[in-house]
Amino acid sequence: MLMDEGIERVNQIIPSLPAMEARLCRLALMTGSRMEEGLAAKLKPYKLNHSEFLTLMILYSLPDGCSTPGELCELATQGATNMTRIANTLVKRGLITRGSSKEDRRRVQIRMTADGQRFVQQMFPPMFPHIDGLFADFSEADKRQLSRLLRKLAKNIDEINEARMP
Amino acid sequence: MLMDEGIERVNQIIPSLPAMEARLCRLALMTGSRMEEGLAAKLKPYKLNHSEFLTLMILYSLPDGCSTPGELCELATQGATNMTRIANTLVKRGLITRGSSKEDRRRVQIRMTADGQRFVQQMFPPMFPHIDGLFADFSEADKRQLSRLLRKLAKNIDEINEARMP
DNA sequence: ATCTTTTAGTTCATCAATGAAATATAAACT
DNA sequence: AGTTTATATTTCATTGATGAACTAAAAGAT
Repeated sequence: MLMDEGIERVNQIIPSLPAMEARLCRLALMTGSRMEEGLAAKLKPYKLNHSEFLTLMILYSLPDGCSTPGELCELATQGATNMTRIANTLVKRGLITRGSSKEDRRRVQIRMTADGQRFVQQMFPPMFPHIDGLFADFSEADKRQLSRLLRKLAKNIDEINEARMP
Repeated sequence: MLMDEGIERVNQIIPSLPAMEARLCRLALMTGSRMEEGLAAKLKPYKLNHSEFLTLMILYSLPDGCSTPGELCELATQGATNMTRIANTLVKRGLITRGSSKEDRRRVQIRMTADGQRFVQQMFPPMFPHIDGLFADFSEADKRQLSRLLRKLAKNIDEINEARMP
């Protein structure tokens, strides 16, 4: 792999580099961005991007198919600004509606429309072969291991990132 | 974890969902974007973004500290357009120079300046504790496993992505 | 030798995401 | 009641990345 040679050479100039860990960093970053690319390609025919798709799936997964921008921000780990844009485009496409709550009139009610539900049910299943394909040559043990290690890594990242901005 | 409940609920509505694999996808995507965030935060004080940092490190790792935009695009997996922007900003900061090649006058020679080398040598080592911290509670076996599984996943993604666009 | 095709790099227009500030409503305090 | 504080959302300006169209040089074809 190309990356390894590069890190190897840097390691020769800067021997204090934690080479194994640096490689894992690059690897996780690369894998992440390749996954993003692949997902984007899969979503393109439906004219959705990752955050719009994610928001739609979250809304679909909620028991009543109904939420608020603030809650969706948390669940999809998106900024409020971006959520406004997402909601705008999804409303424009008739997949969700925006209404104002009666109890707390600051709140905005976002709910999935019947069209939205049909849309998710149609566009999601065709992605399954692709999802399966990614792990086709993974044993069950491999999958469990990867899940465990990624969760561990994600936890560490979150702790470090939170330590920085409290 | 929040994600698991969501996938669990979707799985109840759409039982054909490959739940384990979908979870791994989400996990890889999340981990990737958290890594990006963390890296961006680390680079901010140096007013660099990921692609600029990567380009700089690649150039630093090359034996002669010298390359062309085209080669850098490949090594950093960046688009040509973006590489032009990257080179512009790095030239503006005096970290690299752009000159034209004499053999092939289409080609642009990009080379790291002495300032650029000093800059990398100063800004890179302080990132090591952070890099180490990410894997602090990983055993050596964990690291090897994660490396193996991520490479495997990355390979599968590339194969699938290339199959789509030949 | 000229005409066409290919390659390298850039410019321009656009999109997605973000931070800072603005607005609106509700809750808390005095 | 009136002011302050907190919460939810939107607007605006900026950044980073990308695709399409463009320019210049080299390679290949007739």
